[in-house]
Amino acid sequence: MSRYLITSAIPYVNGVKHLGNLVGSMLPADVYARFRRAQGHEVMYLCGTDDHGTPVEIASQKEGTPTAEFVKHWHAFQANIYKNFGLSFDHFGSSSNPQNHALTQHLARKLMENNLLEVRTEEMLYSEADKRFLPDRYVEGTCPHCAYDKARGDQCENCGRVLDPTDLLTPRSAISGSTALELRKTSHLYFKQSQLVPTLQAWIDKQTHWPDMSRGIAKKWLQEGLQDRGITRDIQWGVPVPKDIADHFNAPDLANKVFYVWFDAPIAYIAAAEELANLNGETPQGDIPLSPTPKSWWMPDEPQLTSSPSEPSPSGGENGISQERAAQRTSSYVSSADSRKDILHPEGDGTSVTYTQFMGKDNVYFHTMSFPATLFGSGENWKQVTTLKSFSWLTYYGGKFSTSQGVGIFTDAALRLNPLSTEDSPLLLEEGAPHPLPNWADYWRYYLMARAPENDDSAFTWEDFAQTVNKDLANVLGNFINRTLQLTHKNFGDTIPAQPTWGVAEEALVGKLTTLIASYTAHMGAMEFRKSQEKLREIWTLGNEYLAEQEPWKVIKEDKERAATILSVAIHLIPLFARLASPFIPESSKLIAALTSSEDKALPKEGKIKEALQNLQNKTFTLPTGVLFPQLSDDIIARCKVEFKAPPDSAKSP
RNA sequence: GGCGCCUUAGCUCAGUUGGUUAGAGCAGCGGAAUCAUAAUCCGAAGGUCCCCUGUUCGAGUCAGGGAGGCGCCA
Repeated sequence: MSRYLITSAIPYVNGVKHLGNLVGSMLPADVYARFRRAQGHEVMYLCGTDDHGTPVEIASQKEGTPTAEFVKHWHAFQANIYKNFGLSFDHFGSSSNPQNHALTQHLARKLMENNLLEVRTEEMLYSEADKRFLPDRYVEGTCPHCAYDKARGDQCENCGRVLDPTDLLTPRSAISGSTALELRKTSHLYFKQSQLVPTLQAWIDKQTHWPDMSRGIAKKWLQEGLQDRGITRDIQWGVPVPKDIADHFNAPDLANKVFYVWFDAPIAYIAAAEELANLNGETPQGDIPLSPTPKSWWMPDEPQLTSSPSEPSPSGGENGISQERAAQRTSSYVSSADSRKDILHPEGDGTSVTYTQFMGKDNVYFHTMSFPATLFGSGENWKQVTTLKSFSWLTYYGGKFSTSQGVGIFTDAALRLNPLSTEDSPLLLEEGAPHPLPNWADYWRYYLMARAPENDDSAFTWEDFAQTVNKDLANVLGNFINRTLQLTHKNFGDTIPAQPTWGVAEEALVGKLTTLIASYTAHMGAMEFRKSQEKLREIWTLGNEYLAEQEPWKVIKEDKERAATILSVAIHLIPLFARLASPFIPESSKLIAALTSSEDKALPKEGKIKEALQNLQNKTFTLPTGVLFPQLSDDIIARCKVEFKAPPDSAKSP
């Protein structure tokens, strides 16, 4: 048994996320967490909302809601959506909670003690009317490039260029509209990341098992040289810079500032574990604000600079290039279909932790450079990421999903979509209304994972969605279950028959299953989700293939014992299929497993497949009530395309 | 403008230190079957591997140049 720490990039708390956000981090992380749990490993899967920063402060002020209340509302709203998608967080935290404040301040102090912080004085716009400095988006004005008159201090939405507040022509306060702005000197904390470059370089060099995308981005940053970064901001909403740090630098104005949102956000992963521990009654001990259980995950007793998964050192390989190639070869060998090994932890020792992060590629910098720099810089033995799984973008018919322009599908609307709706009933259910399909979220989970942008951008289309779930879930899996149970019910009642004629065909089936399940497991372990899902489909097809070859509906007419054996074996496949599919379609798997008398939830172990096809004899089964996976009709898809504004010229439908 | 990733069948994607005839699923086509949700199973067909040049006995794979897409940085 191994210990798997898993985090998915924390979504910004402001509003509702779209499907692209879900498939790029939280959903694959959940699939992986469920897989590791099903293997019997110990898992800590953490996520939360990223609560701080200027956008939230502005949005709440515009709405006239206290920022903390605003954040609470959206945190709960998002948490509920993710729960309904079946995301199995061990805890879904909040970066604005006290636990994160304490940890962020603790780490900042450590950086200070290690002489990795410095104060720089810079000139910023100060608003007399608002009595405050105006960072980033608090300033609006005319873009110097395109003359757009509502450009923000961080970026011009019209021409897309990145700006500095002082670049704006005729700047004004976004709060009061006042143009009485002046440049004033103010102090900010800088994190001297550049001093940690050798440490980061040494660490990154060992991470040959990271996916190309993650490693490429990290290497590029190191090559270009890591800039020191300002880690404080002039807003009220955030983790306050503690007075002792302000005093240490003899810069009293620092005490009015907060840490930059990207400094405290990744620390919220750790804080989420602490929140959970506190809910369980644990409290911190010692000078680190961390209770014993989270400490066992985040500060396991192991050196971080040498903790990359051990790979057999390749023969030869004196220079860097050949070593790298050899390592790539090793890793692709291990992830190949033949492999029985799991590179990420061949033999768990029960104490060491494998830490996997999931994120969109835009977040890789923060997870490979700035967050590790914070942890290394503390001088404490914090757990560093073992491997990163980063994702490209899901597109909507090849175009961008856009929150601001409302393009694409938002997570709440996806869940409220009613695929059974007719012309007289609304396509979208009311908020909070129960869904007529208990496993509706699994349609999304299954399809999104089938199209997870693991290498390149991947396109969502309604036609593809319908085609995929109709074929795989409704026809191949759902219909297999139904036809098997119906035929058995008609001939043998509700008892799973015994298997008096178990023979060659069954042994062959066991052989095929064993091979495919090993391949499925290897791909899952390597986080190759599309490939593992392909294997899952092949496994399901084995069921239909077995029936097609054995033809129990014919055999029943002359040899009842043989027909009983065939149908019994086929019924045994049902809970096996459900267990294997459970990381992808957890709710459906529960429903399916409940049809037979199977209680085993763990993934079948290699060498135990035969047993899994025999151990339910003479137990009872029930027929599904209704259709497990109703198909998505052409009509529903046509209505979805209208409702969700699919591009009109994309109508090249199958 | 700099850098990174990407471009393979109608669609979505695999292609593991360069090595026979470039693979899979879906769609389409043909067949089998009729237990089942008209659901399944099998088969054949389908490609100028974005373009050009080079290295090599041999290039989808390596090098250089170009086109297009995405992203990060400036």
